[in-house]
Amino acid sequence: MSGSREISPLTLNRLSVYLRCLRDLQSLGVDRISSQEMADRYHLSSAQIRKDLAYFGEFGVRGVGYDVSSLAERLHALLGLDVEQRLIIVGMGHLGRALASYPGFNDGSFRVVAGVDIDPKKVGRRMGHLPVYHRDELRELTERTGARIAVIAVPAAAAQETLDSLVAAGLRTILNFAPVHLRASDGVRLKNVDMRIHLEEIAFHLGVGRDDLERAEG
Amino acid sequence: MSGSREISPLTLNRLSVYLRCLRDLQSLGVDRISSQEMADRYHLSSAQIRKDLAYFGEFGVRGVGYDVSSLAERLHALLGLDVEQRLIIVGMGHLGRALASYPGFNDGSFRVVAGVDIDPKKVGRRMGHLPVYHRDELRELTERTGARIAVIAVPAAAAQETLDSLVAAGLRTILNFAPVHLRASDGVRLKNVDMRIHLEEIAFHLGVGRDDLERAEG
DNA sequence: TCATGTGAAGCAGTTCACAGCG
DNA sequence: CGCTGTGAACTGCTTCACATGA
Repeated sequence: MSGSREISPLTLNRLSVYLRCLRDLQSLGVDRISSQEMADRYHLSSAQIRKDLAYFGEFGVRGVGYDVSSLAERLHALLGLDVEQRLIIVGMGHLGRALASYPGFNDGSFRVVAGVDIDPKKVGRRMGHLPVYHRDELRELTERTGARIAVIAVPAAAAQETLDSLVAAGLRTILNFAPVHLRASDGVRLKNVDMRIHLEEIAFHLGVGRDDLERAEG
Repeated sequence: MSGSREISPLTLNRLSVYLRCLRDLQSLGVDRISSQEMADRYHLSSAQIRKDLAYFGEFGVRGVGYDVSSLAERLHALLGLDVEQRLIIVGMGHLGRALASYPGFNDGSFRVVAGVDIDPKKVGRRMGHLPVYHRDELRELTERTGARIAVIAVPAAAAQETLDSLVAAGLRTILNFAPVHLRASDGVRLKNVDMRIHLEEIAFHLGVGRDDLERAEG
């Protein structure tokens, strides 16, 4: 069993969380930790930590716990973070520029190597150290930089044609921040990031208990 | 049973999705639809649509389906979207400005009414029609505008003190876009939005199958 | 008849509790 | 002894399949 069973996105995201906790522990100088103490510190579940980790191999030592640094390195590699992935961001408005300088997008595992836009006032310039190219240069840019991930940060109306250009340029792993739900064709891994839904989720509770909603069940 | 059982975030998010589908159907001129056809069009599950909707009351007509407009209005009200919620965005960098002009944050149900920063070059000005105030004015600003939701869009290092100021100013519903996991005190509804985790999730699959990872189980 | 609304079944993800090992 | 790794129990979400009712 070479770890080939399908891994759930929930587990995957928890592994990312564990890695961040371990990095924090490293910065605090902690070099050994039990699942219980980790759960207490970061409000997680100790049983779940053990199950998640054990799924990929025996990382811990019975009676002792986990070695912080070596577990961090294992997770780092497991998540594919030991190979730097280069990103291209399409759309150099505020959102594109925010993502271009977002720490998590430029940290050794990921690096934004180019911006793309169609506005002649932006193309050919540098925006916060990031060179900006025209969308027509995407294929050449992808090949030259070795980027394998693209981020869509254009207005909703331009998102579909942007996706088409990206796929045509050979990019197959795409994160869409435009406020429209795009559908991926076969062989393309696309994730739609919807920032509005977070707002609806927290705002919902502001309205719970309003009298005029109680009739909804009638 | 006045809809007072706890509703899961998953169901809540699906209701948002249904509402968008219905809005799309309205724009297409469709005025009646079955759960089956809706599932086919938008790649959802018909049984789940019926279950989710039936949980809040009998919205449909047996043998016929759902009335698009009236269902849309019901969901709109159920999600609390019929009362406009005013937002304050703290941090007027690219991210803050991107969110200030994000369509989903300014659409009749939500409206960004003010920006907040501590940079004297930004305070007192308008950035894309949005007036910018100093953090010290938060309490007065909150009371005057009636805003009940705040969005944190400051650098990670400033996020905790920003959260403290917001709570001190009486804001209890907060969306955090800073790349750090904040913990809410009692009575504060806080949601951390982590953009990096989406990147890790799609990038993980680029690394699956790499030879040097196969040993992880050993 | 046709599509909803809904118990029952099925499945996935989480927690429990302890055997096993350092 | 202490803590991991793990089967078993449990919880909650999704899907099935059909009785119900327009």
